[in-house]
Amino acid sequence: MAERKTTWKSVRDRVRDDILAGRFKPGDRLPRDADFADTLNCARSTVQRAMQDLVDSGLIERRRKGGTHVRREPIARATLDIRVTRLEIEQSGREYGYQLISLKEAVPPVSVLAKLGIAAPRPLLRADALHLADGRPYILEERWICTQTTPEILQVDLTRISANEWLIKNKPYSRYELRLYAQKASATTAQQMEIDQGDALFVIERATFEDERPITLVKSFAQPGYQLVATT
Amino acid sequence: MAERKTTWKSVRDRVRDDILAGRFKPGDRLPRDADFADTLNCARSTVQRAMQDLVDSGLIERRRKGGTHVRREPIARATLDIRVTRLEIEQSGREYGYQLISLKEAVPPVSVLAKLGIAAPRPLLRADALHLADGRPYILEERWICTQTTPEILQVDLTRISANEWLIKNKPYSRYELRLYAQKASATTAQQMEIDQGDALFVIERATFEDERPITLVKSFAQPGYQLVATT
DNA sequence: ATTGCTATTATGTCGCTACATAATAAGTCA
DNA sequence: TGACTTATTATGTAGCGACATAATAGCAAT
Repeated sequence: MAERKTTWKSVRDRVRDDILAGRFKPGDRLPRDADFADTLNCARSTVQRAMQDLVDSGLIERRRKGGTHVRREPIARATLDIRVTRLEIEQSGREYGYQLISLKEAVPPVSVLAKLGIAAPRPLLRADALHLADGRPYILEERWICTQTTPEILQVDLTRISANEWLIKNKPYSRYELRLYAQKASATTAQQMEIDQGDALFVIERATFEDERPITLVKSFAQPGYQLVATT
Repeated sequence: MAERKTTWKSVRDRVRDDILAGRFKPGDRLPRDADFADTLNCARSTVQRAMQDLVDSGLIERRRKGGTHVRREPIARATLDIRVTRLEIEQSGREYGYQLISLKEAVPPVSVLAKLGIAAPRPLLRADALHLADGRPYILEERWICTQTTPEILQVDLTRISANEWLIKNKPYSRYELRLYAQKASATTAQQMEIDQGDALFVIERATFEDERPITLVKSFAQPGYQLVATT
C-alpha cells in the first residue's frame, strides 16, 4: 500500500527531532498527548507509545496532570549486553578455552558479604577460573558462590564447565548489580593472566540475586586492551 | 475497588517466573499470545505488551509465524545512565569545580578521525579540562570537537563553562558510541590528576553524532576508585 | 526436483473507548 | 485563614477489533 500510516515510531522521531532541533528546549512543556494526536491526525494511544519510548531513552519526563516536559538535565542512556564469556570469544572468531585455577570453601571478606547482602559471615564456595581466547588468557574470574542458595553447584565438575556457564544455564536470577571499574593487576593476577604486574585491568563485577537471595558475586578481570562497547 | 485487573506487568512477571523456574527452558517455544490471553483471561494486547518487555530485557525472542521462544543463550542486559559530570559530583554531595587545561586547534591522530568517521584529516578543536570534586581532580577529559559541525563552540568561553556542559545543553545528538576500558596513567595524566604514573584509570570514551555528522569525541579518565554502576 | 503461487499462522501495529490514577486547582466550611 | 473536600486535568492502562507483515507450509505446474 502506498498510503503511509502514522506509526508510533514516526511520532517518536518527529517529537525527538523537534527537541533536538531546539523547537522544544530543556524544561519546556510539550503539548498534551491529545493535542499531538490531533495535529498529527492519529490516535492518542499512538502518541502515548511514542512518548513512553522517549521517557525510556531519557529524553523527556512525564507526570500525570503535570504534563510532558523535556528533561532539564539530559542523560545519556546506553545499553550493555553482557554475554556468556565463551560466546563472546567464539563469536569474535577465536577459539575458546577454559581452565579452573582453584576451588575451595572459605569465609569471604566483609566487602563481598556486603555486596551480596549477607549479614552473618559464613563460608561460601570460591572458584577462580581463566577463560582463554586462542590459548591466551582473556578473562580471569574470581567468583564467590552461595552454597546455601545453590547447593547443586557442589555436584558440578567445575574443571570441565565454567561456573559462568553452568550458573547461567541452571540458576536463573531475577536481579543483578553491575559495577565497572579499573584496577591494577596484582602480582598473582599478573602471573595468572600472563601480563605485567601493575597493568590496568578492566573489571566487571556482578552480583546476582533471585528474589533478594544472593546467588553469586563475580569479579571478571579483562585483559589489557579489552573494551566494552555500549549501544545507543 | 477490590477487583484486581490483570496488568501487562503481572503477565510479564508470570511469564518471567515460568521461565526462571524452568517451566520453560532455553529454546522452548511459548504458547501463542492468544492462548496466553485465553488462560489468563485478558486481552491479547496485554500479552503483547508483556512479551515485548521480555524481548527488550533479552529473555525471549519472537518471530512472526515462528512464535515466541526462550532465548537459547541468555544475555544480561543492563542500562547505564551517563550524567553531566557536574551533576554527578553535585548529586553525590560534593562541591564541583572546573578547570580548563588547554585549548588549541590540531589535526587529531587517525584513530580519533576513524572513531568520528572523518575521512580526510582536518584540524579539530582540542579541549582538555579537569572536573574537580571537593577541590580534588575527579575526571580528566580529553576532547576533540568538530568545528565544522559546531562552529558556535569557538565563541564559548571554555574557561568558565565546560565543553561537556555546553555541548549537552546546546548541541543535541542523535546517536553516540560508548567505549569503556582501563588504561594506565601516563606521566602527564598522572600529574594532571595528582596521582601516580601507572595508576589504573577507568576510561569512558564517547563519540556523538547528529545524523552521522560527528560532533565530538571525548575520553574521560576517572580517578582510581571510580565505579560505574549499572542497573538491571 | 525446482520454482512459484497461495493459504495459514503468529506476531506487529493502529484506532477507538473506557476507566484508573496522580497531581493540582478550585471551592467550601468552620 | 486554614483545613478539608471536590472538580479538573493529563497521563497510565486495559479491552476490543481490524488489518499489516513476516515466515512458513502446502500445493501445483513445469
